[in-house]
Amino acid sequence: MVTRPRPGRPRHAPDESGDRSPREQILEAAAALFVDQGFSATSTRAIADRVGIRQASLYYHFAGKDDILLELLCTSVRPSLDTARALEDAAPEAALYALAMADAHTLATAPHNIGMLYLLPEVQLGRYDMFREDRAELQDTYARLGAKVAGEDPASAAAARRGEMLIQLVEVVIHQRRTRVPDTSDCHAIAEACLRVCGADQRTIAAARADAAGLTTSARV
Amino acid sequence: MVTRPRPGRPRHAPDESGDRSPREQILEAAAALFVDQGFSATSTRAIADRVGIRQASLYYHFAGKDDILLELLCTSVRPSLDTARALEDAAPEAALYALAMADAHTLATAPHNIGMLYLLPEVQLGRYDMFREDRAELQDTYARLGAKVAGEDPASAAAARRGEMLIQLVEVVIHQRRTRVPDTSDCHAIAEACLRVCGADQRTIAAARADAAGLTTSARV
DNA sequence: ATTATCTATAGATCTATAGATAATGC
DNA sequence: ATTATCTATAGATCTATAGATAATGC
Repeated sequence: MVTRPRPGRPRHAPDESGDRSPREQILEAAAALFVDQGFSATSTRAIADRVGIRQASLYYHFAGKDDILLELLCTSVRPSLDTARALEDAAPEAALYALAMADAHTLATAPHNIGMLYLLPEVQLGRYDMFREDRAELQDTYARLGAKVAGEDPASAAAARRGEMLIQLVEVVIHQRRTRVPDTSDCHAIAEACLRVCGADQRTIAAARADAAGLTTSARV
Repeated sequence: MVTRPRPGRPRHAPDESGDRSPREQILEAAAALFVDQGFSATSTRAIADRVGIRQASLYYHFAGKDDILLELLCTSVRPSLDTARALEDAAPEAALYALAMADAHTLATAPHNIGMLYLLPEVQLGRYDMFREDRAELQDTYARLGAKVAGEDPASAAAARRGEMLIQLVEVVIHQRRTRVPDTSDCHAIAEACLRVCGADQRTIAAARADAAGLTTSARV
């Protein structure tokens, strides 16, 4: 843990954080606090204290508290959206299983139960439109995959509703994390539930699970 | 809309609210604001303004802002819990369908999307333990019913997890309400999804739906 | 006398800006 | 010179309490 010399006035407390940039340190601290106290209940002073800098120093890195939240939100949906796009053309059963699995796993293992941020009432503000648009696109992907599995019109109201239900099922891990650490079997149970909601039978589900493993592996490479 | 004479100094703005007690008016106003801005972002002044009284006057009716939230939370789970207890001994498929239906319907039609309150980060505080215990009991009922439908051990980890998933599915109406008004067909779709997650087939679901209608009717009488 | 409000305010925040300062880099 | 911090603070809140006041009820 050598603190290499950097430009700028030194902090009042020495920086113990290895090589993470101040920006990253702020995002990490803010995430932890936003997740367990909420956005409005977290003061810029609390964030700064956790980082080990003075409250005013935050403003050198971010224009305001809401920019911090916006960045946390955006960086957390983006990867899901990329996964979703990559899977869209695979066999729908396997693709849905793989997507649910990947999203559940990400939510389960991300530092600080970051998915809680989606639930903050502040996220409804226009300020966060960009995030909500990305999230809506992810939900549409769930809806399209679900419709293919169920053999229904992807443009129907029923398909849209199923999209809502599928993403909602995946996000159960957010609530699970408040009382325990969700594991791989939780993620499989969720992916399986997603397929069931689309009317898949046990045999189809088993096949989807097997195929999904392949999809995710190749997606990783 | 006759304002009947009441004791106490008159409000600076006349009370237009029919016969609702000041307490009810405060709860209503707070619910609306908590739901769309969150708890910490809602000031006691904002609540008072919406009611049409001075900020300090709130403290005659409630010891503090958190007592208002606590009361909103408790009065909103209690009825679900009563329904759950009443249904526990019925045929599990019909009971689960009826419970999901009833809860979804309540969340869908309650004033001000009150279910949003469950998602507030502040609710994690010890202050709200009573509410969270009631909620946990409701979740357990979902778990027990789900286990019976699935034919599994109600004490297993899988059953507990299914309880989480079922209640999560029902609460999708909270998210739906942010973009549209969920209707009866949404509630049926949710109840159906709950049964599917427990492994029920189409025929079982149709029967449960028919039987659930009877259960709810008799529960109402 | 009791009730339900009001006015006024103390004391504790909280956000964001201005301007100084202590490093490195050239 | 540039960078990243610091100190200090203005101005705007926000919660909760103290004590006054204007009704009704007896």
